[in-house]
Amino acid sequence: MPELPEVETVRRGLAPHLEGAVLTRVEQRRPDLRFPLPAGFAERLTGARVERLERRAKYLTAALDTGETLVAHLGMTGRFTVQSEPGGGHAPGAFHYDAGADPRHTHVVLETEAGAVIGFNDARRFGYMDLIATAALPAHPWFARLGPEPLGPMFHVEHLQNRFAGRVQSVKATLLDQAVVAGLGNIYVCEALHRAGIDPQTPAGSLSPARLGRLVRAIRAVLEEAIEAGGSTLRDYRSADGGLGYFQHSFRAYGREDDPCVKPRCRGVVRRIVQGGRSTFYCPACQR
DNA sequence: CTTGGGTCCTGTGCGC
DNA sequence: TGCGCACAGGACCCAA
Repeated sequence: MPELPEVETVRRGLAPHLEGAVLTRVEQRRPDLRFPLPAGFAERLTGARVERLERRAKYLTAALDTGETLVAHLGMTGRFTVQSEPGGGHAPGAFHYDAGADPRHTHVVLETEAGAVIGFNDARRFGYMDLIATAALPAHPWFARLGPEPLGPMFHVEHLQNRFAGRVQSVKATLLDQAVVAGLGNIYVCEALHRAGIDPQTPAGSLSPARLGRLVRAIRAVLEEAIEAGGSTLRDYRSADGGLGYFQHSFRAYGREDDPCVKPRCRGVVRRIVQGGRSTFYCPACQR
Protein backbone atom coordinates (compact mmCIF):
# COMPACT_ATOMS: atom_id res chain seq x y z
CA MET A 1 0.00 0.00 0.00
CA PRO A 2 2.78 2.35 -0.44
CA GLU A 3 3.09 5.81 -1.87
CA LEU A 4 3.85 8.84 0.26
CA PRO A 5 0.40 9.18 1.89
CA GLU A 6 0.27 5.49 2.75
CA VAL A 7 3.78 5.47 4.22
CA GLU A 8 2.98 8.61 6.19
CA THR A 9 -0.19 6.96 7.49
CA VAL A 10 1.82 3.93 8.58
CA ARG A 11 4.32 6.20 10.31
CA ARG A 12 1.58 7.95 12.24
CA GLY A 13 0.05 4.63 13.23
CA LEU A 14 3.32 3.16 14.43
CA ALA A 15 4.77 6.24 16.12
CA PRO A 16 2.77 5.94 19.38
CA HIS A 17 3.98 2.36 19.76
CA LEU A 18 7.58 2.85 18.68
CA GLU A 19 8.80 6.31 19.59
CA GLY A 20 10.59 6.08 22.90
CA ALA A 21 9.99 2.34 23.01
CA VAL A 22 12.60 -0.27 23.86
CA LEU A 23 12.62 -3.36 21.64
CA THR A 24 12.62 -6.34 23.94
CA ARG A 25 12.28 -9.11 21.38
CA VAL A 26 12.98 -9.25 17.65
CA GLU A 27 12.10 -12.18 15.47
CA GLN A 28 13.49 -12.61 11.98
CA ARG A 29 11.56 -15.35 10.22
CA ARG A 30 13.51 -15.53 6.96
CA PRO A 31 16.98 -14.52 5.83
CA ASP A 32 15.85 -12.07 3.21
CA LEU A 33 13.13 -9.73 2.05
CA ARG A 34 13.91 -8.21 -1.33
CA PHE A 35 17.54 -8.17 -0.19
CA PRO A 36 19.24 -10.19 2.53
CA LEU A 37 18.71 -8.71 5.98
CA PRO A 38 22.01 -7.54 7.50
CA ALA A 39 24.13 -9.80 9.65
CA GLY A 40 23.03 -9.80 13.26
CA PHE A 41 19.78 -8.02 12.40
CA ALA A 42 17.76 -9.20 15.40
CA GLU A 43 20.68 -8.90 17.81
CA ARG A 44 21.45 -5.34 16.77
CA LEU A 45 17.82 -4.34 17.32
CA THR A 46 17.19 -6.16 20.58
CA GLY A 47 17.51 -3.84 23.57
CA ALA A 48 17.64 -0.72 21.40
CA ARG A 49 15.43 2.26 22.07
CA VAL A 50 13.66 3.96 19.14
CA GLU A 51 14.34 7.68 19.37
CA ARG A 52 12.36 8.89 16.36
CA LEU A 53 10.17 7.36 13.70
CA GLU A 54 10.31 9.42 10.52
CA ARG A 55 9.49 9.22 6.83
CA ARG A 56 11.63 10.26 3.90
CA ALA A 57 10.05 9.73 0.47
CA LYS A 58 8.59 6.22 0.75
CA TYR A 59 11.07 5.11 3.41
CA LEU A 60 10.35 4.72 7.09
CA THR A 61 13.32 5.38 9.36
CA ALA A 62 13.53 4.45 13.03
CA ALA A 63 16.56 6.11 14.59
CA LEU A 64 17.89 4.02 17.46
CA ASP A 65 19.93 4.95 20.53
CA THR A 66 22.62 2.55 19.27
CA GLY A 67 23.74 4.92 16.54
CA GLU A 68 22.01 2.89 13.85
CA THR A 69 18.77 3.53 12.01
CA LEU A 70 16.32 0.85 10.98
CA VAL A 71 15.22 1.68 7.43
CA ALA A 72 12.16 0.06 5.89
CA HIS A 73 10.64 0.27 2.42
CA LEU A 74 7.23 -1.32 1.86
CA GLY A 75 7.69 -2.13 -1.82
CA MET A 76 4.30 -2.98 -3.35
CA THR A 77 2.60 -5.05 -0.69
CA GLY A 78 4.51 -4.35 2.51
CA ARG A 79 2.48 -3.50 5.61
CA PHE A 80 2.88 -3.30 9.33
CA THR A 81 0.53 -4.90 11.79
CA VAL A 82 0.22 -3.84 15.43
CA GLN A 83 -1.21 -5.64 18.39
CA SER A 84 -1.10 -4.32 21.91
CA GLU A 85 -1.01 -7.15 24.36
CA PRO A 86 -3.46 -6.96 27.25
CA GLY A 87 -1.69 -5.77 30.36
CA GLY A 88 1.03 -4.23 28.31
CA GLY A 89 0.22 -0.75 29.47
CA HIS A 90 -2.45 -0.06 26.85
CA ALA A 91 -6.16 0.31 27.33
CA PRO A 92 -8.25 -2.83 27.17
CA GLY A 93 -9.75 -3.61 23.79
CA ALA A 94 -6.36 -3.81 22.20
CA PHE A 95 -5.60 -1.66 19.19
CA HIS A 96 -5.27 -3.96 16.22
CA TYR A 97 -4.01 -2.63 12.93
CA ASP A 98 -4.60 -4.34 9.59
CA ALA A 99 -5.83 -7.74 10.68
CA GLY A 100 -6.21 -8.77 7.05
CA ALA A 101 -2.54 -9.61 6.57
CA ASP A 102 -1.76 -13.24 5.78
CA PRO A 103 0.34 -14.47 8.74
CA ARG A 104 2.40 -16.66 6.40
CA HIS A 105 3.94 -13.48 5.04
CA THR A 106 4.87 -11.90 8.34
CA HIS A 107 8.65 -11.86 8.04
CA VAL A 108 9.81 -9.72 10.96
CA VAL A 109 8.24 -9.22 14.40
CA LEU A 110 9.25 -6.51 16.87
CA GLU A 111 8.03 -6.52 20.44
CA THR A 112 8.33 -3.54 22.76
CA GLU A 113 8.71 -3.29 26.49
CA ALA A 114 5.21 -1.82 26.65
CA GLY A 115 3.76 -4.93 25.06
CA ALA A 116 3.18 -3.84 21.47
CA VAL A 117 3.78 -6.57 18.88
CA ILE A 118 4.63 -5.11 15.50
CA GLY A 119 4.78 -7.33 12.44
CA PHE A 120 6.23 -6.57 9.03
CA ASN A 121 4.16 -8.42 6.46
CA ASP A 122 4.90 -8.50 2.73
CA ALA A 123 3.46 -11.09 0.37
CA ARG A 124 5.43 -10.10 -2.72
CA ARG A 125 8.59 -9.32 -0.79
CA PHE A 126 9.45 -6.29 -2.89
CA GLY A 127 9.93 -4.49 0.41
CA TYR A 128 13.24 -4.32 2.23
CA MET A 129 14.88 -3.35 5.50
CA ASP A 130 18.39 -2.53 6.58
CA LEU A 131 20.29 -1.21 9.56
CA ILE A 132 22.45 1.76 8.61
CA ALA A 133 24.72 3.97 10.72
CA THR A 134 22.61 7.05 11.39
CA ALA A 135 25.44 9.41 10.51
CA ALA A 136 25.83 7.70 7.13
CA LEU A 137 22.16 7.92 6.16
CA PRO A 138 22.28 11.13 4.07
CA ALA A 139 25.06 9.73 1.89
CA HIS A 140 23.49 6.29 1.54
CA PRO A 141 22.53 5.38 -2.04
CA TRP A 142 18.86 5.08 -1.08
CA PHE A 143 18.78 8.68 0.15
CA ALA A 144 21.56 10.65 -1.48
CA ARG A 145 19.80 11.35 -4.77
CA LEU A 146 16.24 11.80 -3.56
CA GLY A 147 14.47 14.95 -4.67
CA PRO A 148 12.64 17.24 -2.25
CA GLU A 149 9.62 16.25 -0.22
CA PRO A 150 6.58 17.41 -2.20
CA LEU A 151 4.95 18.78 0.96
CA GLY A 152 8.12 20.58 2.05
CA PRO A 153 9.43 24.09 1.32
CA MET A 154 11.97 22.94 -1.29
CA PHE A 155 9.27 21.81 -3.69
CA HIS A 156 8.10 24.71 -5.84
CA VAL A 157 7.72 25.89 -9.43
CA GLU A 158 11.37 26.89 -9.79
CA HIS A 159 12.45 23.44 -8.71
CA LEU A 160 10.27 21.74 -11.30
CA GLN A 161 11.42 24.21 -13.94
CA ASN A 162 15.03 23.28 -13.21
CA ARG A 163 14.42 19.56 -13.13
CA PHE A 164 12.12 19.53 -16.16
CA ALA A 165 14.30 21.77 -18.33
CA GLY A 166 15.38 20.01 -21.49
CA ARG A 167 13.62 16.78 -20.62
CA VAL A 168 11.72 15.25 -23.49
CA GLN A 169 10.54 12.37 -21.32
CA SER A 170 6.82 12.42 -20.51
CA VAL A 171 5.73 14.41 -17.48
CA LYS A 172 4.20 11.19 -16.08
CA ALA A 173 7.48 9.29 -16.15
CA THR A 174 9.41 12.30 -14.92
CA LEU A 175 7.22 12.68 -11.84
CA LEU A 176 7.77 9.01 -11.01
CA ASP A 177 11.51 9.71 -10.86
CA GLN A 178 12.28 9.91 -7.13
CA ALA A 179 15.26 12.18 -7.87
CA VAL A 180 12.89 14.83 -9.26
CA VAL A 181 10.41 14.75 -6.40
CA ALA A 182 10.33 12.11 -3.69
CA GLY A 183 7.36 9.99 -2.73
CA LEU A 184 5.01 10.05 -5.71
CA GLY A 185 3.92 6.77 -7.28
CA ASN A 186 1.63 5.67 -10.06
CA ILE A 187 -1.66 6.55 -8.37
CA TYR A 188 -0.88 10.04 -7.13
CA VAL A 189 0.91 11.06 -10.33
CA CYS A 190 -2.22 10.13 -12.29
CA GLU A 191 -4.41 11.99 -9.82
CA ALA A 192 -2.23 15.11 -9.75
CA LEU A 193 -2.03 15.33 -13.54
CA HIS A 194 -5.79 15.01 -13.81
CA ARG A 195 -6.32 17.78 -11.28
CA ALA A 196 -3.79 19.97 -13.07
CA GLY A 197 -5.38 19.31 -16.47
CA ILE A 198 -2.12 18.12 -17.98
CA ASP A 199 -1.79 15.32 -20.54
CA PRO A 200 0.53 12.68 -18.99
CA GLN A 201 2.27 12.28 -22.37
CA THR A 202 3.43 15.90 -22.52
CA PRO A 203 7.21 16.22 -22.61
CA ALA A 204 8.20 17.52 -19.18
CA GLY A 205 10.43 20.25 -20.59
CA SER A 206 7.64 21.77 -22.66
CA LEU A 207 5.37 22.79 -19.77
CA SER A 208 4.97 26.51 -19.15
CA PRO A 209 5.66 28.00 -15.72
CA ALA A 210 1.95 28.60 -15.28
CA ARG A 211 1.17 24.96 -15.88
CA LEU A 212 3.98 23.91 -13.56
CA GLY A 213 2.42 26.11 -10.92
CA ARG A 214 -0.85 24.29 -11.33
CA LEU A 215 0.99 20.99 -11.15
CA VAL A 216 2.76 21.89 -7.91
CA ARG A 217 -0.54 22.89 -6.32
CA ALA A 218 -2.28 19.74 -7.58
CA ILE A 219 0.45 17.48 -6.20
CA ARG A 220 0.34 19.14 -2.81
CA ALA A 221 -3.45 19.10 -2.67
CA VAL A 222 -3.90 15.46 -3.60
CA LEU A 223 -1.21 14.31 -1.16
CA GLU A 224 -2.63 16.38 1.68
CA GLU A 225 -6.14 15.11 1.07
CA ALA A 226 -4.92 11.53 0.86
CA ILE A 227 -2.99 11.78 4.12
CA GLU A 228 -6.07 13.31 5.71
CA ALA A 229 -8.04 10.26 4.55
CA GLY A 230 -5.47 7.83 5.92
CA GLY A 231 -4.12 6.97 2.47
CA SER A 232 -5.63 4.56 -0.03
CA THR A 233 -6.34 0.89 0.47
CA LEU A 234 -6.80 -1.02 -2.76
CA ARG A 235 -7.74 -4.35 -1.25
CA ASP A 236 -9.95 -5.50 1.59
CA TYR A 237 -10.67 -2.00 2.80
CA ARG A 238 -13.97 -3.37 3.99
CA SER A 239 -12.32 -5.29 6.79
CA ALA A 240 -13.56 -3.08 9.55
CA ASP A 241 -10.32 -2.67 11.46
CA GLY A 242 -8.97 0.74 12.25
CA GLY A 243 -6.09 2.21 10.34
CA LEU A 244 -7.36 1.54 6.84
CA GLY A 245 -7.43 4.49 4.48
CA TYR A 246 -10.36 5.48 2.32
CA PHE A 247 -8.88 7.86 -0.22
CA GLN A 248 -9.41 5.27 -2.98
CA HIS A 249 -13.01 6.45 -3.02
CA SER A 250 -11.77 9.89 -4.02
CA PHE A 251 -9.79 8.84 -7.08
CA ARG A 252 -10.78 10.95 -10.07
CA ALA A 253 -8.74 9.14 -12.74
CA TYR A 254 -6.85 6.15 -11.34
CA GLY A 255 -8.69 2.89 -11.98
CA ARG A 256 -11.60 4.67 -13.69
CA GLU A 257 -11.16 3.51 -17.26
CA ASP A 258 -14.31 4.10 -19.35
CA ASP A 259 -15.92 6.18 -16.61
CA PRO A 260 -17.11 9.67 -17.48
CA CYS A 261 -14.67 12.36 -16.34
CA VAL A 262 -15.76 13.80 -13.01
CA LYS A 263 -14.50 17.29 -13.75
CA PRO A 264 -17.44 19.70 -13.92
CA ARG A 265 -18.59 20.41 -17.48
CA CYS A 266 -16.06 17.96 -18.94
CA ARG A 267 -17.74 15.49 -21.29
CA GLY A 268 -14.67 13.28 -21.58
CA VAL A 269 -14.17 9.62 -20.71
CA VAL A 270 -11.23 8.32 -18.70
CA ARG A 271 -8.80 6.26 -20.76
CA ARG A 272 -6.06 3.83 -19.80
CA ILE A 273 -2.79 3.87 -21.66
CA VAL A 274 0.55 2.25 -20.89
CA GLN A 275 3.62 4.38 -20.30
CA GLY A 276 6.91 2.78 -19.38
CA GLY A 277 5.09 -0.46 -18.78
CA ARG A 278 2.70 1.04 -16.25
CA SER A 279 -0.93 2.03 -16.50
CA THR A 280 -1.78 5.68 -16.86
CA PHE A 281 -5.36 6.81 -16.40
CA TYR A 282 -6.33 10.20 -17.80
CA CYS A 283 -9.06 12.18 -19.50
CA PRO A 284 -8.06 13.11 -23.07
CA ALA A 285 -10.73 15.84 -23.08
CA CYS A 286 -9.56 17.99 -20.20
CA GLN A 287 -5.92 16.92 -19.90
CA ARG A 288 -4.01 18.55 -22.74
C1' DC B 1 20.89 11.05 -22.28
C1' DT B 2 16.46 8.69 -23.24
C1' DT B 3 13.19 4.61 -23.79
C1' DG B 4 11.61 0.30 -23.34
C1' DG B 5 11.83 -4.02 -21.43
C1' DG B 6 12.78 -7.50 -18.02
C1' DT B 7 13.57 -8.66 -13.09
C1' DC B 8 12.42 -9.70 -8.16
C1' DC B 9 7.57 -12.33 -5.77
C1' DT B 10 2.78 -13.68 -4.69
C1' DG B 11 -2.14 -12.85 -4.99
C1' DT B 12 -6.34 -11.70 -7.32
C1' DG B 13 -9.67 -11.26 -10.75
C1' DC B 14 -11.24 -12.08 -15.17
C1' DG B 15 -12.39 -14.65 -19.54
C1' DC B 16 -12.98 -19.05 -21.29
C1' DT C 1 -15.44 -25.08 -10.74
C1' DG C 2 -10.86 -24.94 -12.78
C1' DC C 3 -7.10 -23.02 -15.59
C1' DG C 4 -4.25 -19.72 -17.64
C1' DC C 5 -3.17 -15.12 -18.21
C1' DA C 6 -2.90 -10.22 -17.27
C1' DC C 7 -2.06 -7.15 -13.95
C1' DA C 8 -0.84 -4.98 -9.34
C1' DG C 9 0.86 0.71 -5.13
C1' DG C 10 8.26 0.04 -6.53
C1' DA C 11 12.62 0.40 -8.16
C1' DC C 12 16.80 -1.49 -10.16
C1' DC C 13 19.43 -3.03 -14.18
C1' DC C 14 20.61 -3.47 -18.93
C1' DA C 15 20.38 -3.11 -24.01
C1' DA C 16 19.49 -0.23 -27.80
